[in-house]
Amino acid sequence: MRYSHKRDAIQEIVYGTNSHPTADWVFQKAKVKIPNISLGTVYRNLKQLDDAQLINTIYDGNIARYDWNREPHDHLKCKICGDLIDVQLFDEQIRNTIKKQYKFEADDVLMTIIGTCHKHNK
Amino acid sequence: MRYSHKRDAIQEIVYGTNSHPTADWVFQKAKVKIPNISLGTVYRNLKQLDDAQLINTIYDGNIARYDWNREPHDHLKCKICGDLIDVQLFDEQIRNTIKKQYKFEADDVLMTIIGTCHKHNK
DNA sequence: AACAATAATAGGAATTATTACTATTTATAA
DNA sequence: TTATAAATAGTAATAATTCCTATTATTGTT
Repeated sequence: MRYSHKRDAIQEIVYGTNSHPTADWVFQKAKVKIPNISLGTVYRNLKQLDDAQLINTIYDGNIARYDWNREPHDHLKCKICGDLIDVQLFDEQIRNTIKKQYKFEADDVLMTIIGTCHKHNK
Repeated sequence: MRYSHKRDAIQEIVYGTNSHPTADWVFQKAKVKIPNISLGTVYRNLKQLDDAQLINTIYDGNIARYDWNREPHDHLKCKICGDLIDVQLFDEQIRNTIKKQYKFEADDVLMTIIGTCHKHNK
């Protein structure tokens, strides 16, 4: 993977937020620094960064979000505001136990809790 | 929700498979019985059946699949053939413990294990 | 059975997220 | 400095899904 100024900027944007941004959000941020960047470039580079294990892709309903956090972790999805919040439900050992619980080669355990986040406490 | 012949057929199709079908798969099956059914009708009715808790919607990457199984359960997603297989990772008690582990009102725990299914054993 | 109210529908247009295509630009190794 | 191939902009294409509207079907009431 050859160096690219734009990929660098895109990586920096994803690393600079905890909001699990969408491709379009990253695109809007990138345009501020690099006005002529195109959405295709953002998608292509996000995919390359994911392939290179520099970021993770998570699917939120039917849209892709990107996460700088490559540690095994889970997400709370708030059904009211849609926010995704990082949570650590299991330690690595429990995660491995789950992987071994079935007769298949398991690579990853994805967990999301659907609920209501603290912002909506009345 | 008023009775509809087509909704009935759509529900029957989802109830008749373990393959977690997509809207388009349901549409193709429905057309055999009801040649003039439209894709919009399939989407609308799948949504209504979900709202009425008669089926569940699960998001597989960025496409929606439908599941007749309303018991709390988890999925193995095979990274080779894409199959989704029902698995029971937790009993209700463990599920409730997870729900209580964080300071939010949790409604549901979604878990998917990414791996390789038995069909690809060499 | 006929009627009225309105939910459900077909068919197609519109939208959204994403990928593909191609001529041009850019990084980098020789 | 130049040759190469990767990266890019800009746009077209695709895929999944939702929206729109005139028509049809269900159902409660006569």
